[in-house]
Amino acid sequence: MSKDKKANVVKIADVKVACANCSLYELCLPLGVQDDDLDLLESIIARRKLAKGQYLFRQDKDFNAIYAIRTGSLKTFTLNSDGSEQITGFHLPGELIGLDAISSSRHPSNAKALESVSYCELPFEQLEILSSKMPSLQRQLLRIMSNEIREDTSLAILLGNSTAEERLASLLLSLSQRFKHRGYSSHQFNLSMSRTDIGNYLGLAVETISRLFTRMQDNGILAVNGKLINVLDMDKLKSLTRTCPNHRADPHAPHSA
Amino acid sequence: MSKDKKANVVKIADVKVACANCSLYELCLPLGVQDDDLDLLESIIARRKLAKGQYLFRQDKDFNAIYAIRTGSLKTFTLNSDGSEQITGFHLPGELIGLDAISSSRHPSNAKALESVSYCELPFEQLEILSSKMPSLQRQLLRIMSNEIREDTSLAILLGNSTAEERLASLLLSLSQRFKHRGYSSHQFNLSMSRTDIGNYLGLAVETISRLFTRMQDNGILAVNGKLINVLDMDKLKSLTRTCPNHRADPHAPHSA
DNA sequence: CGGCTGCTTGATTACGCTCAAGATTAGTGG
DNA sequence: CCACTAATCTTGAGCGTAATCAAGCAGCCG
Repeated sequence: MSKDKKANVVKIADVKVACANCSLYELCLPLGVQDDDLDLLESIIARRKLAKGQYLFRQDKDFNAIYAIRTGSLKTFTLNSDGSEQITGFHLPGELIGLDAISSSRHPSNAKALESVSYCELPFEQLEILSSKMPSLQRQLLRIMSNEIREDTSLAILLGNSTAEERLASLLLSLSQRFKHRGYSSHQFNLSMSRTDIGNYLGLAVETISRLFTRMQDNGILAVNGKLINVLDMDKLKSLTRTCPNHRADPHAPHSA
Repeated sequence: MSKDKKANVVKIADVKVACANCSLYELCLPLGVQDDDLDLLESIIARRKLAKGQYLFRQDKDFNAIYAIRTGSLKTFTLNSDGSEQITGFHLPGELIGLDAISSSRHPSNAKALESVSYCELPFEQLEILSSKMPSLQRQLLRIMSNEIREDTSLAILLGNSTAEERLASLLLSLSQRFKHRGYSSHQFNLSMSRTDIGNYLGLAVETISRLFTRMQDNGILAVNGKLINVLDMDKLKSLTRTCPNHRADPHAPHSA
């Protein structure tokens, strides 16, 4: 059915990684790590690239590293017994993926590039050793994992208790806010995933997604043009999500305050 | 609406905690920690108790510690803007709760005892310090958090894509297996939570839960007597959860003869 | 005993799935 | 560049699952 393209990972020439200069520093793992330690951390990081459709890792394969996305986006999904996909997340720059594999030392899911992707690879064994030596790194790793627990719980609440419209509104709002945090427009953005992917992720039929986009457009909330989304009335969009407290409401809040 | 009982935490006389002798050792945080280090770990642990209905922690309150359940069970839940509960989990002995609070240093949820509970309190700051000194502790903490991410993701899949019957069957099977791991019967157990709680957690109406129990009893899968559940046909119960693939394929009766 | 909370059962309604077909876009090669 | 195919997206019609509304029953405690 689906072609098994080799995950033809390209290693970029060993350029200095320069977390310190990375625009995603605030969202990423090194946050809070001091200069000297940052050099040490960077020494274990490898920068790589994926083309659209390639896999970052595959289900049931050995877990060796976690990954920080630099550019592009991916979807993670599991395979059902009948071979169909079940999408578990969409992932944007600055986000860490592969954390769910630590407990079993195998990846419970697949990660596939929705477009061209560049990422940082962080070998986990070395990361563990480093984090015992760097309290700030250890703390940030725990924070990120804790945050993911919170988000996954919120997603479960959303999928368990919301209508189709609330689910899609929540996803759009989540994407909007995540784009904003990354310095992009929160009002206009491109969906890198298909309608089918969205429906799969939200537990809805493709037809429902399509009808919802039409309805939201008719209601003056969105202007939809294929994958390009314009949020015309952000307040109205937010009001559609109100039933549900905090699905990624504050994606990367947890900097101390 | 709900009584605001004071979380009247009782501190037990400072008995030796003795993780090494605890029947839950295999499930709990100290797993893998060596003798000498275990003493150190135990030195920061406090053992406490809750009566039914009391809170272990409350939403929006400062996060200071994570908690390991020794006996009894709790539910965790968030409060919606209208004051209604949204249950996010049921928790059994050996499980760690409070991990979702690390990222923001505040508890995003409430934890309330469903029956008498005894638990271990692990002050987080001290735990962090200890875990930099004990690789096995650090590793186990990461493993437990990673596992929780995996489980929360699974829950989201379940709630997004399953029928009412599949959801309840999955919960019952989960409880059954968790009881088994703890040395209790997997075939006969008491539900410590109400039907309302179950429905709330699974995103279903109370009436649906009630009807499902009746149906599963009629089908010879369960014997239900109030809160006491007897699993008469474990295979049939499992088969109700297998139907996981994307969408219902068979429009006609999922009843087995 | 009355009042309260939790559980069960019935009747009706609606949201979103399924099936079906058409429209639009994307990808490929002559 | 256009022709052709495949994939994705949109729209419509009918129906099933589970929610809602409503009532009755059981258990618990003052």
